[in-house]
This record gives sequence, structure tokens and C-alpha cells, in this order.
Amino acid sequence: MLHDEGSLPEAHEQAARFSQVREAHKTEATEDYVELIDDLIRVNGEARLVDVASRMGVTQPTASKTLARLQRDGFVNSEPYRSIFLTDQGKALATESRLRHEIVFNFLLAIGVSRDTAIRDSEGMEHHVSEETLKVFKKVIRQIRK
Amino acid sequence: MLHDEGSLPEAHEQAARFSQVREAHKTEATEDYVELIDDLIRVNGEARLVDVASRMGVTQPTASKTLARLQRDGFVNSEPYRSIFLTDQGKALATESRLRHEIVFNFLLAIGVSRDTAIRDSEGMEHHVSEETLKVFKKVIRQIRK
DNA sequence: CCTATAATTTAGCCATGGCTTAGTTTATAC
DNA sequence: GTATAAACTAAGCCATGGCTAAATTATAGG
Repeated sequence: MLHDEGSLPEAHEQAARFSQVREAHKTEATEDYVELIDDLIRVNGEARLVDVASRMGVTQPTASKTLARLQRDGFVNSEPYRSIFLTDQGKALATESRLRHEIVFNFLLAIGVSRDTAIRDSEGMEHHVSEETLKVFKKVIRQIRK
Repeated sequence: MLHDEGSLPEAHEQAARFSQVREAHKTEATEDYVELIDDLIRVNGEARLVDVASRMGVTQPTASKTLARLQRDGFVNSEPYRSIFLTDQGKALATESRLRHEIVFNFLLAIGVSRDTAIRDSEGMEHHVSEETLKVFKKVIRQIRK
């Protein structure tokens, strides 16, 4: 059970958890964007707004505005009408996000989730998995593989 | 690997996944609120705004505004200055959310995540786990328990 | 080299979900 | 029964992240 019958967790603890989830939310867009930009640079040699937008499933103005925020916050760099680059901070975040994403994805595969679903679910889950859980995921992957 | 070296998933498929995650986001607040209101009614006999706010970790005006949206969308019912009730639709969503939440929580426990972390991570993860993955989670819980 | 098309930006709209400050209603305590 | 405290609502602010329509800049073809 998540909490006992007839009782609830302490209010301030519950509040702290919800605050934490909201906090994670704020960084989701950033992580998704830098991860995608990193992929585009690897594969295409450069990241163009038009590709970011189409792969994120948003319109170009939306992608443009989001990228302006990422630039303001120091994750990307780009000059007007030019392609997009990751700053060192952006690269670090992309690497970390990719790693986390891959672990969640491989974990889902390992326990028997189909590839399609693993791709889909890992996209949403990756932002909400703590370091501790990630460690357990890695252990389970190793165990199942042997 | 999530995708091959030197290639990317099809743009429209990737876009569809991100759209899906964004879609899930929209219902998160609703699910968290109805789940909490359901708990409060079970334990306290009623759900008061002041408790919803303190347990969600937001100010009363924020909770009030969110509840107005939930009422507009048919999940809760309440008269001004009175306590909050779930509609049938709200109860159904609360039940479904609680179930999903418990499965994710118990799954994390089962694979060896600590109770505190399981409580925290399940809060964020529950909204991003598909039916298929949930089934696998249930199976794993059963297997580990015996 | 110029023109058409594609890419990008700008401007302005909207909903969500945070906040504060101030006012109103309800409940409590004396 | 009324004063005070607690609960709730109202009004108005902000950032994020969606959108469309229109303007601007870059690029490619003839």
C-alpha cells in the first residue's frame, strides 16, 4: 500500500513530493530539446530549426521560442537564421539525458516490454526516475542479460 | 540502443511520441487532484480546499483555480466555501489513477528500490506508464513475490 | 543575377498553473 | 450574539509552451 488505510502521509512531505515533480517538469523541455539537437548534429552534421520543430511535433515558431529560452539559459547557441549549437552545458545535459533515456529504454526491454512501447514510455518516464532507481534499473538489466 | 548510429527515427513518429507525452501532461494535474481528494474523503470524511492546497504544496488561490477547472471539466463538484466532492467521472479517474500509482509503487519496491524513493518516483512515473508496461509491472511483482 | 521558395523570426493570441494582495464568507470562541 | 480567526474567493501578475498570420532573411534554379 502507498499509505495505510485510515491515514495519510504528512502534509509537508506529500507537498514536497509534488513540488519535486513540478520541478522535474520544468527541465523536461530543455532535456528533450538538447537530446534531439545532439542527435541531429551527430546524424545530419547540423541542427536546423525546421528539423527540431518537425521532430518535436511543434510548429516552427514554437520551437524558435523554446530555443530562445534555451539560449537565454545557456544550453544552446545560434545566430539568427543559422543552425543551432550546443554549449558545453548543453552537451553535458544532452549526454546525461541520453544516458538516462537509454537505461530506462533498455530496462523496459529487459523486463519484457515491446520495443515500440519501450520507445514510447521511456520518453515520458526518463524525466521522473531518480538516481537510486536508475541504479536498480541497471542492476536488473545486468541480471536479466546473463 | 534507442536508435542506430547514423540514423534517426522517422520524424513523424518521433513527433507523435512527444505529442503523446505532452498530452499525458495535460491530465497529470487532474489525476493528482482527484486522487488526493479521494484520499481526503476516505480519511477525513471530506476534502477541504485548505488541505488540498497544503498537500499539493501550492497556495490556496492556486488550488482554488485548479479546482474551478476540474469542476468546469466535470471531475469535481462544490459550492462556494463548501467542501469538494468527486463526480462519478472524478471517482472513476481517481480509482484508475490510484490503481496505476499503486502498481508503479509496488513494482519499484519489488525490484529493490527503497520505500522513500519508490514513493517519490512513483508520483512522477505513474502518468507515463502505458497499459502494456503496467501489465509487465504486475507480472514482475507476482514473479518476485513468490 | 534575380526571383521564387524555403527557413526563420516577429507579433500577438490562448490556456495552464504558479504567485501575491486584498476582500468576503464561514466558523469559533468567548 | 458578536468579535476574531480561519477558510475561501477575486483580481491581477508572471512564465511556459502551445498556436496562427505576417514579415524577413537565406538559398537555389534558371
